[in-house]
Amino acid sequence: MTPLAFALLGLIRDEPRSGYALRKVFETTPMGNYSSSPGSIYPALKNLQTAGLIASQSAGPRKSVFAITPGGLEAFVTWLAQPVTAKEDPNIALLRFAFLQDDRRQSLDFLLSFARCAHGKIVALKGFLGSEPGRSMPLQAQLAVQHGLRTTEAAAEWAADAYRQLKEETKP
Amino acid sequence: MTPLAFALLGLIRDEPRSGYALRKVFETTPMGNYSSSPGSIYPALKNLQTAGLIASQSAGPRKSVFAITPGGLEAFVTWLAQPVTAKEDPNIALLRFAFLQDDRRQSLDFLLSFARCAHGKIVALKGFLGSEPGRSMPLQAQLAVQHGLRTTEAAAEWAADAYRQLKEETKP
DNA sequence: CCAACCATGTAAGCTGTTACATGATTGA
DNA sequence: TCAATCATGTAACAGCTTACATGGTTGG
Repeated sequence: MTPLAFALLGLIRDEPRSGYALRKVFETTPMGNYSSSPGSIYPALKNLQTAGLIASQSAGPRKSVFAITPGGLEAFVTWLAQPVTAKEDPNIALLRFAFLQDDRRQSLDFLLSFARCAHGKIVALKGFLGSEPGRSMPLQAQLAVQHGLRTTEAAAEWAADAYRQLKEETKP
Repeated sequence: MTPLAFALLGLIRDEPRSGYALRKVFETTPMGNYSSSPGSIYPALKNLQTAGLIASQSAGPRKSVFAITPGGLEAFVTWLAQPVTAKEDPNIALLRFAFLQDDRRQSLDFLLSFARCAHGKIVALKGFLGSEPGRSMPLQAQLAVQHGLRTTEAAAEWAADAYRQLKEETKP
């Protein structure tokens, strides 16, 4: 199961969709980091179908709409519950977060773990910049590391803000 | 030529290195987003060698060190001069920037383009959040887009700061 | 009527991942 | 001496990209 497969599964969980509709999502929304080319979407959908995670209902002459199956839903919620780790691409973790809708507890836990990973990365980058190999790099290389530092700091701040926002959500 | 191939080429340009030394760079520095597994490094090095962009000098019994060739240097500087575009993965653009050492003019141009792309992305994300599809998303999905917004804003600020820093560099 | 878009698929090729495999050297 | 690290490679497999291919529908 690739990230693309889970992205498709999540979109189909939200509502049944055709392959073309899924491609449009990747073309017109910030989920655009994912493929959208027919050569990636249709084979991925076929895999999901073969694995029994989605089922196609034909809707019209040459159209078919996919819906998630009970097994697919189970696989999806298991994936959603996956812990955030430092090794994982943050964008994939974020993909999980975007699909976490009902469970507020899980969302809050996610944000805490996400922030912890971000802080770990910040420490590592600062450590590298202060160390001998870091100090002796050309300025541009140091600035590139600074970029990673700044964006990771922004990610940590985002997590903290999102945590507050989610916590307050239903209070007043 | 994949990003990995250019990363290898750049590291070898800076100083001749063995395959193992290159792997260590990916394992121990913030360049860790790239492979480091033997199954990716050694085939990539072989490709570069076949293309005549690097040449191996045997150094010891079962060691070999790679150095960049004139053709390799030409290919590399051509790649370095590639303009920053919105479609490109910013991390790949950043990889180019990290290897831009001598040319201060090119570095400043890069940062301007980079900032322009970031601002474009910011506008797009804000537009999406304000639009109907954006407003009707679940809160977590909106927050995920906010993450992209915050980190992109941080990237834009970084570019502006780096520009100033590079400009001042040799002034006082 | 023609262009643009809807809608789905296949095939070649390249890359990277994982796992396996080998053997030398160094330090405890 | 034994483990860790140095050092290099191969092979199977899965995935994505690009390009090709087809045909229906809608709007100007």
